[in-house]
Amino acid sequence: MSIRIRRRSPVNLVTTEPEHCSIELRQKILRRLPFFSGLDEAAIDSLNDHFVELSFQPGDTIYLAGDPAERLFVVAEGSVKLLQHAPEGRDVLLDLLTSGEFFGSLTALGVERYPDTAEANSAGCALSIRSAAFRQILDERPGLALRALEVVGRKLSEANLRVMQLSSQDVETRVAYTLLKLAHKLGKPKEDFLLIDTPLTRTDLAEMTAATPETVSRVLSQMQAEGTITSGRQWVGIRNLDQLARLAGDN
Amino acid sequence: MSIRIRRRSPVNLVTTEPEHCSIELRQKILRRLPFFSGLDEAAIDSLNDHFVELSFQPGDTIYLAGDPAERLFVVAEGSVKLLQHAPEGRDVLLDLLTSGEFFGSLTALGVERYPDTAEANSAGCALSIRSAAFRQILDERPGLALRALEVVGRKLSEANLRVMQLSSQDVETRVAYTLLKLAHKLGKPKEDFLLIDTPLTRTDLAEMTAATPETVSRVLSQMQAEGTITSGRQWVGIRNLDQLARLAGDN
DNA sequence: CGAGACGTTGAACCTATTCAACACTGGTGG
DNA sequence: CCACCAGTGTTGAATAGGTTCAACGTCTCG
Repeated sequence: MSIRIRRRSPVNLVTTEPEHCSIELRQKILRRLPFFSGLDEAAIDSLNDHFVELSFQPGDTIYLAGDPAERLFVVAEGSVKLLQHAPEGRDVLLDLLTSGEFFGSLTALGVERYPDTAEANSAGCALSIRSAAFRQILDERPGLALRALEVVGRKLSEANLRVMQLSSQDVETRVAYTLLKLAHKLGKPKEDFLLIDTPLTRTDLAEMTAATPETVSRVLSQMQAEGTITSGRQWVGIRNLDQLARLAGDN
Repeated sequence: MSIRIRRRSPVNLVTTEPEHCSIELRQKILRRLPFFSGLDEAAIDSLNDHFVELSFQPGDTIYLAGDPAERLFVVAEGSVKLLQHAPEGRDVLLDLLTSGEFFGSLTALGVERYPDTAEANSAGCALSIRSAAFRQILDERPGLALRALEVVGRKLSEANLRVMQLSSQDVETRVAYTLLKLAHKLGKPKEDFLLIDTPLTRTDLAEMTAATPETVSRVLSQMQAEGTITSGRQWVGIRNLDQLARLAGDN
């Protein structure tokens, strides 16, 4: 009955070349961060000196939950999974980070160990700075500490929203909401749909929505049949954003 | 079969008298906050001038989700529920705050509206300060902003842990963990058990663990039969902390 | 004492999981 | 270049954990 279309993945899975994290990119990333907006060129340059770069391939572990929280990272290129290991078996995917987002010891400035694990989801690179050096920079520039507080505060609100969703909404609603958020963050317009431009398996979606890959598959099949989305191996595209928002309950 | 014991509630439900939030208490609270430790008397006094007090009775709404985030609060006496309204029906209890804990616009310094609702859980009082005034204090004292960052970072870790639990642990484990946390925070030694010293209904526990009051009741009955806890109307006492920790999976 | 909130327990039901079989995709090596 | 195979995705059927609905018991306060 269903017609097979789009056999080739529209997501670019080609390995990013090492020179992607060039000096130019580094400065562009730092300057573009809302975090550092308002700083002059000289300040950015001096900040830049504190950062070192790190290239990664899909599946690489950047750090493990429980490791000493020695560094703070900013995604420059590609995407990074932030996950929490469940005592028994299945992992939980807390967040999928893209260019410009912080991870590592920002949320853990007072803590000595990372509370979660960071793993590369695609090829790419990140900039990183020692926790102590970042802390010193925050100490010197009170404005930056307030910005950091806002960033972490927003993450906290998101986490609380997610607790609410897990407590009271069904899988379809949670999957729809997750797709909506991802589309907003990683959406790339294609001919006739909005592609979520990162490798994304059913298992990834399951770990983000507290479901099983099988249930996610069923939900996506349903959405595809209704014309809300289109999907394939490791990718999802949105055909009808309004309908998706409706399924997500508009929160 | 089961013998009825302890018919009278061991939790003190008597209304706190208004004079509880006296000047002396206010200064004691502010000085005791890890947040302000290291500040001298004069600094505390000047801080004190910015705070106003607010007495509340059980069930009072302190602010509603969606209200303009104009103030930041510190619990002085009693306990405060932080909750999130689910679109359909049932609320989610995000946190139960006690003396010394912040709520209000700390997590929302960059946001103009409260993301959650605060409601008094017992009689008591809180100190509050205007968001703008607090922001200015943080601007003047970089050290305080870092402390605030640590506080919010810890809340974020807790929220992420909760997401993990909701994703992969059963109700009994979540209830056990919640009781353990509450016992740690509000535990008051009685003759032969550790009382969680705040009014706590089955519905409260249900809203904290993403379950129904009926299921919580069944779980507690089970724990009581095993001798792990003892409980009554609006209260729970821990008889065997080690066993409870085992049920909670030790996280 | 009576009313209403809180708590308990049972039984039917339902959503999502689990287990299982099978299909498709894309990369690897013979 | 093609065959193979591991990873990924789909679908069905049985199962289980928790919810829902309902009835009843119990405590507290006015």
